[in-house]
Amino acid sequence: MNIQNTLETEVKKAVSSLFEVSLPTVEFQPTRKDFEGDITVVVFPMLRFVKGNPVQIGEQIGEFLVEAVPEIVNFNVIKGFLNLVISDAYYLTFFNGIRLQENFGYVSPADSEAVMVEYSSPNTNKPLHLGHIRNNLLGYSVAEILKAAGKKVYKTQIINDRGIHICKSMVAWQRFGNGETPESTGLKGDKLVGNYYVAFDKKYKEEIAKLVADGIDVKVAEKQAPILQEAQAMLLQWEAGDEAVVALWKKMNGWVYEGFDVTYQNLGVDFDQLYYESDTYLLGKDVVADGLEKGVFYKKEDGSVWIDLTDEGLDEKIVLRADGTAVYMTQDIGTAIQRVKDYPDIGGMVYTVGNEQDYHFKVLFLILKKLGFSWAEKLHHLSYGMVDLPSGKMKSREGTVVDADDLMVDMTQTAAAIAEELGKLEAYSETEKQHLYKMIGLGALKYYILKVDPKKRILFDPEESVDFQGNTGPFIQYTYARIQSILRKAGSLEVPMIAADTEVELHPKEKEMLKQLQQFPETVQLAAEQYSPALVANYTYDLVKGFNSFYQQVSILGETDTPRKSFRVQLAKKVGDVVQSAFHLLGIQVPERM
RNA sequence: GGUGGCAUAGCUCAGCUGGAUAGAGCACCUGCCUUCUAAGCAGGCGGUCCUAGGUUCGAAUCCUAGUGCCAUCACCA
Repeated sequence: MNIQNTLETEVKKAVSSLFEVSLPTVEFQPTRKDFEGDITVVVFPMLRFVKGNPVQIGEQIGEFLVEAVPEIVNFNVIKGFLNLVISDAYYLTFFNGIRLQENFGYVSPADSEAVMVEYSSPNTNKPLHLGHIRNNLLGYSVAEILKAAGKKVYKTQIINDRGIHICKSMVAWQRFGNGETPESTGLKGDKLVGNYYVAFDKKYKEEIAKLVADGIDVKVAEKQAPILQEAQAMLLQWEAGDEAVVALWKKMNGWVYEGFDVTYQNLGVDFDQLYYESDTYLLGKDVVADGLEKGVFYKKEDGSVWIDLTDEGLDEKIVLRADGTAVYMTQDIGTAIQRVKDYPDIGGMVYTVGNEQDYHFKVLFLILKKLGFSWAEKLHHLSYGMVDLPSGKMKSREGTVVDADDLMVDMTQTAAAIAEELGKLEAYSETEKQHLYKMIGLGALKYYILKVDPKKRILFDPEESVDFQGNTGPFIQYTYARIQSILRKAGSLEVPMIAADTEVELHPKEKEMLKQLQQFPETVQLAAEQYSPALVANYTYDLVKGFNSFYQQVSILGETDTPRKSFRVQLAKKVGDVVQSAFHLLGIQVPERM
């Protein structure tokens, strides 16, 4: 299907018949804009096998190819670069092949093996913030990309719903809450609970200060502060199943979930299955016992269980405490195994977690491999960089966070302000407008975050906000809307939708668009292999930029030749389809007008 | 200190398995709306690809050393 594959064998044939040597590989690259041609064969690497002047070699191969391959109509050689001109008929035939294809670029038959993608995984003591947004967008998008690449995908998260952090909010609410509820205050549940988490910290700091003033050492004071001890006592009661504590825990977590649901819905992400740490935190202990027998782990004198990873260049890592209780690692081992029990078709998993946990996941994956699970070979930590503010790192306890809900509202308002200034949407009703503003605002935000390579850190400046011009989500959405406008007009003009005549000569811009369309399927595959939505984002930008240039130079509906007009309309439609498909992979919607 | 990541235009980022004169956007400056949506197009300005070595026909890309920033190295999660 891909012309490069056929060209590779043809070039090898050419070289073997001309010089009587067989080449292991042929190097191709798209021809640079400043030269004539479409695909370039790099001659230099052949010099190891074929002695001689690269220009002459290139000339000879070029002549041979023009004779032998109907798709190659011309060539030129500059230095060691053999530029091949591919026939317009080839590109037009390609277009006719995809013209009516639904979901071009997606692989339809799902793999028999499934992939579980974990993302979000918040604590239930505070609202989601900008860091979670990056996590959610990445996880969701990678899940969609894997689906498009033919995988079956389960989206999941593990909710950290137990532990000292949630007890802190509970204690504070009991002490200072006066029975406040989301209903009584009108606050989102996660916000309400988050406020008490902050209230706890404030009180805790006061108590420490008081103790220190009484002459107690800071370190000791941090442990002796009454409110902290109260929280710790509550955790023990929770673990013992104390009814009142469990009831409070359920109530407050319920508020948080209601709040999270709103945020997730606004963000446009979802999950197929939820795991709760309160269910899974005891898992993994029996696996540790198993591993002890197999000799993967060993026991120290105090009874704690460890794994020695020094031969892997890592160190020793504890997997079970001396008192027999689980550590984080124990849980993660247990949870992974549980997931495969729940979904036996799982062949691999993706964990979307910040890069500060690189080491943890390296160890986790190694342990699971050593325990001999087949799926352990296909675990991937989708590690991403932090989102920094100009003021530095976000810290929830110090209030230097960008709240997820607030940010989405801000973006929507900015979109509204710009749209109103441009004044293009008078025909729309208020609800339609609001829907559109949200689509554009979120498009800007999502694209802004996803276009950056996941492993790089992002600097987010709320003052400068996110752009709506240039390499941005709205720019791409705008192009889509423009295309839809053309299609509406084409519909009312009754432009026929017929197959393209492969004998016509293409306008350079038309050819450019066809080349770019051809790259979409491989881009999706590459993005799946590399777990990188950024590749999809950057591809879409290039595509749209190319289309805008085409749009500017070539009249679509003004074309007088009907078959040609039909071709251009359908070409525009296909570009629009690909934009929509690509943006779908990023979780971004596209508007009919804007 | 050990380990890992990052470093490209004033700012935010691309640059695929090494290839031709390192590309976009923002900002700044010029043109283009009586013709398919100007959230657009065309052009200009702007570079020690962190530094120094190495590998080779060729290095932003690979290797080594160094510098800077970040993370991590808990019987915390």
